[in-house]
Amino acid sequence: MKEEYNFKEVEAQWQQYWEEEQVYKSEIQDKDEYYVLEMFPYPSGNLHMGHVRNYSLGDVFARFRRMEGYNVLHPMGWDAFGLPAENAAIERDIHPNDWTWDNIENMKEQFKMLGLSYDWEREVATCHPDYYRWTQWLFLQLYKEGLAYKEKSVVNWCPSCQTVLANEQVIDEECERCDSQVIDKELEQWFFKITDYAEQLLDDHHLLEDWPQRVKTMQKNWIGRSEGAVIEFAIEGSDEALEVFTTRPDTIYGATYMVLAPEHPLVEELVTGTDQEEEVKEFIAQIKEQDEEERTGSDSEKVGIDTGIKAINPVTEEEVPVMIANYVLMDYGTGAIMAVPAHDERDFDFAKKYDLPIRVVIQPEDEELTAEQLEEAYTEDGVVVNSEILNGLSVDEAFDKIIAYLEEEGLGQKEVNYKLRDWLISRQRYWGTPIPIIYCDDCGIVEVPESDLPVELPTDVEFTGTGQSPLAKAEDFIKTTCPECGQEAEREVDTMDTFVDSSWYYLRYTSPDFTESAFDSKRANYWMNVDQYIGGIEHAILHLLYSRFFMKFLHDQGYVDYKEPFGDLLTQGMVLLDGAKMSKSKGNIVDPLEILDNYGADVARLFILFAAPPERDLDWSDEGVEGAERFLNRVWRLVAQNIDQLKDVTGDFEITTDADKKLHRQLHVTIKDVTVDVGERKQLNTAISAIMELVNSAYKYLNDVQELNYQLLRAVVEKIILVLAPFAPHMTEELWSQLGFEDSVHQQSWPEYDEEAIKKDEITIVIQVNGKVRDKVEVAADISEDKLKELVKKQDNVQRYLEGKEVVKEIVVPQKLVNLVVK
RNA sequence: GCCGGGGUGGCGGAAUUGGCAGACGCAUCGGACUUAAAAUCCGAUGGGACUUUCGUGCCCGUGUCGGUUCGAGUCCGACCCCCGGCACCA
Repeated sequence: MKEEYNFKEVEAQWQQYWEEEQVYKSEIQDKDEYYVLEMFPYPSGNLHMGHVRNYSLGDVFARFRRMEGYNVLHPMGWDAFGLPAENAAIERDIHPNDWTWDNIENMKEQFKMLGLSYDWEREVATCHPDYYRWTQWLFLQLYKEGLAYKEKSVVNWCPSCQTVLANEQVIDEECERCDSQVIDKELEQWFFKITDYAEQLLDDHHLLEDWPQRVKTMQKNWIGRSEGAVIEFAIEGSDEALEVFTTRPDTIYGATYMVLAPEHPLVEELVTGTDQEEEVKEFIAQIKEQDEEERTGSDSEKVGIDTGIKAINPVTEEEVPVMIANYVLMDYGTGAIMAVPAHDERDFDFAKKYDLPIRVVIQPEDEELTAEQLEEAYTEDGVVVNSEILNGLSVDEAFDKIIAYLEEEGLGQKEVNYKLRDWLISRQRYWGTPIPIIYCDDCGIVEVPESDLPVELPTDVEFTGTGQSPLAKAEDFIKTTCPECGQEAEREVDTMDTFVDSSWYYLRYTSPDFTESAFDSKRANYWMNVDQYIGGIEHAILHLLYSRFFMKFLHDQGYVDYKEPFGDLLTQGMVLLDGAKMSKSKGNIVDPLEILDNYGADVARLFILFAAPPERDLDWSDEGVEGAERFLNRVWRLVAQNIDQLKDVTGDFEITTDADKKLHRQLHVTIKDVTVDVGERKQLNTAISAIMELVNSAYKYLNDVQELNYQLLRAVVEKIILVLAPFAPHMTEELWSQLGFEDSVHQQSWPEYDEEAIKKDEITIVIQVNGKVRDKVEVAADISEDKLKELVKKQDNVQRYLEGKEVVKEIVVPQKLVNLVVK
């Protein structure tokens, strides 16, 4: 055995072995399953450090659980539809299909070089007709249940990508992908009715105990549930009524005016023919010209206009003016509000500016508010005043009472509102899953029969780069016959948002060969849910919320038992260089292929797992990589330098000396630490440092001890190899075989630790005087408390502090510490 | 503004239940091996004062200020700073 480790040879050799022997193949067995999943990548063709981190993390968990005896499912695939393929087609004249499949082949090669333990027989690619056929099938299931619908609406349009974006894909009025300014456009679009699941998506967070709190919080904010009431305000001189949504019905007696959104549908009807008509229309036109940020940003100036119309406050029966203002949004609630300036900051600002009446209806306990003296809205709790039937009640009591009253009088009812909007899934792109819908002049919107799926993407299309989707011009694709009446009809030319593809892939992995449906319920119920899901925090809302929605829908349809797709979620931090996100445009990239070439996969994996805990951002460090290399070489030499003696060992070890005992104890401490760190705490950095300590101890033993106990040493070396195996799969495999074993190290059982071996006979007791450490003493672990108290007082350094003082209290923490309190 | 996470040596980071702060690694310094270098191995490394006592000794130290406690990086209160999310959502 050579003293120098040749990673190139060893890594290639074992990768080939794993593939040939199908070491990571998974099938249903009569034992506990464990599903480890990393978010599948877009096949850009370039492996980057984020991938290395994500997939190394997942691989450690998969290998660890396998050794623990679980039947592990660890699949990989490709989120293969999307815009970059089309751009490549335009820029480089390569068909998106060819470009994508070339990239997949490339990246798969690179993934294999990392030594990742995937069952490649389960590979899926969302752009393959065998996959998107079932994406289309899922669309049809949603359509049948009324959860997919088409509607004309104002949408976010990215002029550069020439497509519609979901609300979630718009960041600060800009396209999340290309940063172009997003504009409004009115189009007929397909939506998924995710709002039907708003309540469940929120409620079921309680099932997700192992999710990071911040992900749940982000989703909660996004769903934006608020409880309140819808209340009707009659309009003076009209049969129409205005409905408002409010979360503070308890303040209704303080509602001194109303505000409508400029787009409110009743505005036009109500002002037409009045004196204010022209003024109001001009104002609305002005507002519409403002961009979104200017108009609705939280620090935008509030502007409005009096319509001259009067409404009737349903409880006070007073006339109140109806205003139009930019601070009321049409797409939330009813697009109209009752304004309570005394108790709402926005209404207060607006009322001050336009000199509208203010009436205090909530009084705090400790001071007396008056409308004249009020300098800001009072939004806290208090006692209701000036409110007839509500007077004297608390805010909570008034809330319930007024709703009951309004419901009785037929003036309103309790209602829950959400910020969550339906999911717009239409994209005016070519490289995506075609929406399986046909338009017939007579029959209208007709679904493609399930037996006709997949609606295949035509390959013979033109990429002009003019922006219009190539599908919209593919005559052969568009022209079809109506499945219902047989006459000429046209296909839908939009494709689906790629988030639809990725909302169910985790189910497809459980039965990728299934031809009767999207997945085999029997197999899905065996493997699901995903026990450990790992990916970037950037998917906290979009992908994770959509996947949860799909899972719930499929659950409700009886296709799968679970309600939630992902049990435990680990959101890994970014890989940075000099504190900044690696990016091509900035030129601060560390190429994983270079690292693989110079150091090998085991070093790359070990460094990236050791440098920071999984959830935190990680700064790349060349020196750190060398440290990882140094450590692995140290492990290698530990075996190589002693291979002859280690190989010849027979029989079990016996512990005779103190040095033996110490090493043996360290061995069990390490096994325990690694087991807990990987299995429970998911802190792989500390798991690795525990292994490093054991290796250091083994070296110390070799250096310090004359009569080496090779039986013990062999046991230690074996265990080092086993616990290191999930992290450095290639080197450990080679070392395992060098020790004479014939089976793969990755098919061994995870070593067990013995609590008895961890116990010490002699323990160090820390002695404090008045809470400060003054001495330490070695004592037998089973020493009595009285003896210990006596002993600590005899220590030289302790005596110095006791001299001339009186011990007033003695605190003994068993096995750890004695604190003497003196005066 | 609201919500969430965080602030520990020169650096990345440990400290599991309130009980030795700084594990492990990097960097640096010293030593061994070598003709030399690399590699490797051994040792030192939070700050400070003390020099007739160089220590198994002393003082300070986990963003700031205060509190609880025999004892606080850890718990409580107030504040400062950094990162992320949301932001006129009635």
